[in-house]
Order: sequence, then C-alpha cells, then structure tokens
Amino acid sequence: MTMPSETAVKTWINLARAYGTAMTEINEALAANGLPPLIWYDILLELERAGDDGLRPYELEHALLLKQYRVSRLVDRIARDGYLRRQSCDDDRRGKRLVITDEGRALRRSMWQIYGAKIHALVGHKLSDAQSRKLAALLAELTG
Amino acid sequence: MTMPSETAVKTWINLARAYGTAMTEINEALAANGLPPLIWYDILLELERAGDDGLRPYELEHALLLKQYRVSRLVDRIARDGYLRRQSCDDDRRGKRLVITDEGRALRRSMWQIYGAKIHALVGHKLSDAQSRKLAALLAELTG
DNA sequence: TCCTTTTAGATGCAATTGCATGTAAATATG
DNA sequence: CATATTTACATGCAATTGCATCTAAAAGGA
Repeated sequence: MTMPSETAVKTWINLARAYGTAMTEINEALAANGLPPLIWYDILLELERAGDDGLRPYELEHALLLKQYRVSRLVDRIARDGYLRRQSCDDDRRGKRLVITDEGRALRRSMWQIYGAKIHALVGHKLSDAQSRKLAALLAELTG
Repeated sequence: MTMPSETAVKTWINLARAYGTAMTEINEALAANGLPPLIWYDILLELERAGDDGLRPYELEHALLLKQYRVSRLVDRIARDGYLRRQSCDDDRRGKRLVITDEGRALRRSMWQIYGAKIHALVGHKLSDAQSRKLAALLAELTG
C-alpha cells in the first residue's frame, strides 16, 4: 500500500479536472443541439466501423469497457429510436447482431459536428501539435 | 466549427481512456472495501480543509464543479450517515454550513488508504517524476 | 447422451442523476 | 418603504445506472 508522491497526486487531479471539464462541455453542447449523450456516438462509431455484419453486444461491451447491463439498455434505447437494428445471429441463437442504420450514420455525423468542434476547441486549440503528441504519449503510458 | 486534427483526436481518446480506466479501478477498489464512492472523498476533503466553519453548499458546488441539486442530495446522504453535520448559518438564514464530523475525518482517512494506493499504482508507478510533472503541466494547459 | 458449467443477453428493483420547479430569504430598484 | 429580482437550497418526478438474478443456448465432461 505505497502512498503516492505529491507529483502523482497533482497529475491525477489535473487529469480528472481536464477530463471532467471537457466531458461536461461536450455533453452540454450535444444537449444544447438536441443530440443524445456522447456514449451514443461511441456506440454508433463502433457499429459503423464494424461494417455490414455489425457487432455482438459483448463485443461492444469489451470495445468500450461498458458493463453488460448498460450495453443492453443503451442498445434498447438506440434501437427504439431507429439508429440501429438487432439482427438475429445465425451461428449463436443466444446472440444478437447490432447493425447501424442509415439514420444512425446520419446521427453520428451530426454528433461529430459538435463533438469534433469541441475536441478542437478543448485540445487542438490549446496545445501545439508537438505538445499534443507528447500528451497523448504520456497518457498512453498510463493505460498500458 | 473547425474540425480537430488527428493528433487532437488521438490525445482526447487517450485522455478519456486513461481517466475512465483509472476511475473505474478506484471506485471498484473503494466498493470492494465497503467504502462509498470517490465523490464522498472529494466532499469530505473540502470540508476538512475548510476547518471549523465548514463550507456553504454553494461553495462546495463551485469548488467541485457539481450541479446544485447533486450537492444537495450528496450532502443529504453523507449527513444521514453521520459524516457531516448541517449547521444553521447566522448571517444568511437561507443557508447552511456543512461541517465535517470526527467520523467524517476517519472515513476520509480510510478512503485515502485505498485511493492513494491507486493513485500510486495508476500514475506514480507508471511514470518517472519528471514525466509525471510534464504530464501535469500539459493537462493544466487544457484546463487553463 | 445426460448433466454441469459457462456464456450471451435481458430484466426487476433499488439507488442515483438530471430536470424543472418550489420556497424562503437576501438584495436591488423605484 | 414596497415591490421585483436574484440567490440559496430543497424536492417531485422522470431517466439512467447499478446490482442481482433470470432464461436460454453453447460448451465441456463423465
């Protein structure tokens, strides 16, 4: 149970603050434009990248580090609003395949207008490209 | 509506991932030890630092960037469990003063055993002191 | 094959969050 | 002073999350 250095604490505090303020701004901007929360974007992007076969819910769960029940509920709502459809799965009758719809692709693009602009304003605009690369590399060390 | 560079996007993704995985680990470790969520720690720490006069709810709101109603409910629960008390406020009869109790100080220390160890494992242990300082400085650029 | 274990996903119910609004006191304005 | 506005905090209600559990199907073993 080694306790952290002052430096480590300061770094963690700054990380939490940077993430929290950015995420709040992003979600507020999405809501202000009548768009759903950011997690919908992440899901739609994964499905769009997955192509015509879509993804299984458990694949989404692992890709986005979400709890199983949360995927289940989010997928419910996104499907209810017509942005994805659940296909039955040939080779595993327990499972579903989640496939993005045209409306889903359009929603993802709409969300990107807001989200992308915020990433630019909150990250791209505040650091040089070199600083940003350095920051990305240091953050990658934490995850790895 | 300038769109972000690839670098900025990569940096934001890494930031979100680093925060998300760390926060999940911290809250899971707290829960595994029968302790409340991290936000209780933040509140108790603010109150402990504030000293005998405590803080007004709106001060907590600003210090921790929380919504007013969320402060109200969190304070309810923390008070219900005896970790803070609400004093009436002499100079403003609308207001309350929130003061940490001895039990609250003890809880904060218990939480720190877990939280601090995680900060060390997740940040301190993965970067040199110089890298950590660099990371803290770059993150501070984002907030400022 | 029959039985046990594991995996995929859904869901009932409690706790928490978010939104909108309410109440009361402080402050500003005429 | 009288009235309007703002500030501090609480709360009813809907949406979301978290936990535990359930069903069904797949996989593994005797």
